[in-house]
Amino acid sequence: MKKLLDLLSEGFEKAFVECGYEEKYGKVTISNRPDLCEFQCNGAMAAAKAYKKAPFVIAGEVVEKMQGNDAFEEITAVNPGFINLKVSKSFIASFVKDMSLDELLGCELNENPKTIVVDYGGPNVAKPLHVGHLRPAIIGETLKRLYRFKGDNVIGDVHLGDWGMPIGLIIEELRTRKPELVYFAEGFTEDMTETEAPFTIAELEEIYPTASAKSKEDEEFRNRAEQNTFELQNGNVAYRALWKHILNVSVTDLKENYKKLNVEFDLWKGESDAYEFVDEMVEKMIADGFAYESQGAMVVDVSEEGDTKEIPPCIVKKSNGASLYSTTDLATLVQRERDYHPDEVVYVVDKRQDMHFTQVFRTAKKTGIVPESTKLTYRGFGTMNGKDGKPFKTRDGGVMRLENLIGNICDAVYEKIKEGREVSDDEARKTSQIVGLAALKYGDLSNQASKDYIFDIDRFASFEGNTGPYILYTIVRIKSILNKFYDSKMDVATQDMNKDAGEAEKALMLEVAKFNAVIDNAYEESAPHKLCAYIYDLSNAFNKFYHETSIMGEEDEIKQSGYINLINTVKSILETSIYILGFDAPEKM
RNA sequence: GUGUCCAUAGCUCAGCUGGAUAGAGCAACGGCCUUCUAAGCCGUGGGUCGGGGGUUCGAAUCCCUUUGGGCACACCA
Repeated sequence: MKKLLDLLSEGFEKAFVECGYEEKYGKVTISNRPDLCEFQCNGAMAAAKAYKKAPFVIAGEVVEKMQGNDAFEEITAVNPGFINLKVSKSFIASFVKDMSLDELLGCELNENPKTIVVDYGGPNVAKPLHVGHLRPAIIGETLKRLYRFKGDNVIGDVHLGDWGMPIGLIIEELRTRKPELVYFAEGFTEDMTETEAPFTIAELEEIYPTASAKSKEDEEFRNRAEQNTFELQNGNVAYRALWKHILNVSVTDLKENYKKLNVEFDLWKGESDAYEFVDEMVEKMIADGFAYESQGAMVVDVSEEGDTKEIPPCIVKKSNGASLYSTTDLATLVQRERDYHPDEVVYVVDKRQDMHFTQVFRTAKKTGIVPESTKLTYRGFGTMNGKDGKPFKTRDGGVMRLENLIGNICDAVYEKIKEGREVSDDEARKTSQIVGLAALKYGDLSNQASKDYIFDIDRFASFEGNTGPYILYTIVRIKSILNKFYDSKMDVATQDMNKDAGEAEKALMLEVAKFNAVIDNAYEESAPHKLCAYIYDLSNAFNKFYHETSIMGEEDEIKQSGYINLINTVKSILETSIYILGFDAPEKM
């Protein structure tokens, strides 16, 4: 479906042309003076400059031509040359009706769907998820859903950190604790990958920090761990078996935790999956003359004409011959190119890694790992800070586990539910899980992703204003009315919207009508916060309408069904939107 | 030091492809529940858009400059 603003612009563009001006001046925009009008066209002032004519005169000519256009109920030229507009009720009613009957609520799928790999998450195995994993998960999931909603073929990849030093450390710590394990016996060759792991996730989560601490003090321990890592990567069967166990135990746990966040990955690939591509990739870089030795390391120059600052070369092999961050990211691109030929790869990663991705992207393009046409996008997000403006920490200064954070916000929501409503503990607990997650996610997504933001649990739990719970509350209200309505009346006689809408009703229709434009804008800019801002406005418009209108009490059945059709559409939009944002609404709250 | 991002109400944030009187929410204060969930609605107060220049009929928005912050700057990820 066409967007409302485009439809409204069409008439004006024609009128501008008929008056002898360029079409582009006919652009209609949403009014920034809602007290004066609903929409406006400012083209006369821009045209005045180009045609050296008084803006008010141009506006007058265009308004003259527009008389009788039934999309508008008011078209007025105003000094110095604004054209103020109000759409006619029948026009907006029929537009909203068309939307309501459309499967995608007026949105259109991309004509040429893209294949997009979204790389988000990036947890390490053997380590629990912590607050630092929250933003990539939430933002990445939303972008994935948004792209998919527009028809793209989207592949979400968790991209595990599963191949580095941590594994070597864990193996070494295991050897210390459980030397009797068969994996440490001389000449171990059996394939143990299908057997049960010799540790639990709880143990694993404790083993890693211990080993990590040891490695800082005990050089021999560290050396052995490094050796383990080397052997693991070079085919030691026993270590491979242990690694596989670590991976299985971790991934099972990670999946559970991401599920709690309503985050689902299509791929559970990790750095280890890229490893097989590394040698060939680097050799080719050398053969093609891109990679060369510098200070013992293998590097690729990536500085370009026009850089405001010299970009250091991208290191593809450390001086000891080992791989590092850039290596696996590049090798992963090799794998993605082979498997998916993506049109775009989107990285949802902390914005501090800007430099790293600049280097990786340039290297990938320069060395031909991906074709020039492949879009490599880095969506760096800002830090989640505490109320003091510094990176979010637990009260004692530690890193907070993600499940604790979720637990805290759900508890806060639970308290709020209990004090405001008479509900059973059980039901309140269930509702608080749904609402808490919404509070958490909406709180994050309603901020511009690229900026830092302050995470304030009290604010999110307070339920007021521009928050997830407010959106959910609106949905619950609508559901409640609809349930009552469908209980009493079996079917809705008409699919029409009211053509003689009241003020609040028309305002709500105008808000509803923005949906497809908002989705496209959020999509183009990968900006979930714009979708949040919109559903907040829509909820406001609904609540105002709700307050002023007795829907169930309406005796005129045609009118009532108009109301029902309208709020049904509002509900669909809100539900579609929160689906994209990655949370759900309860039945009651 | 170099680069980069940011600075808008007491607090948290929108607005930034230039348009009329800069918007929300929270907090403060005042109204509205015999009527579909008051977790709501309506209203009041609150601002030299960090400072200074410039471009323009018109700047929070574009350009320059300055101040104050965050972050990054070759073998961690």
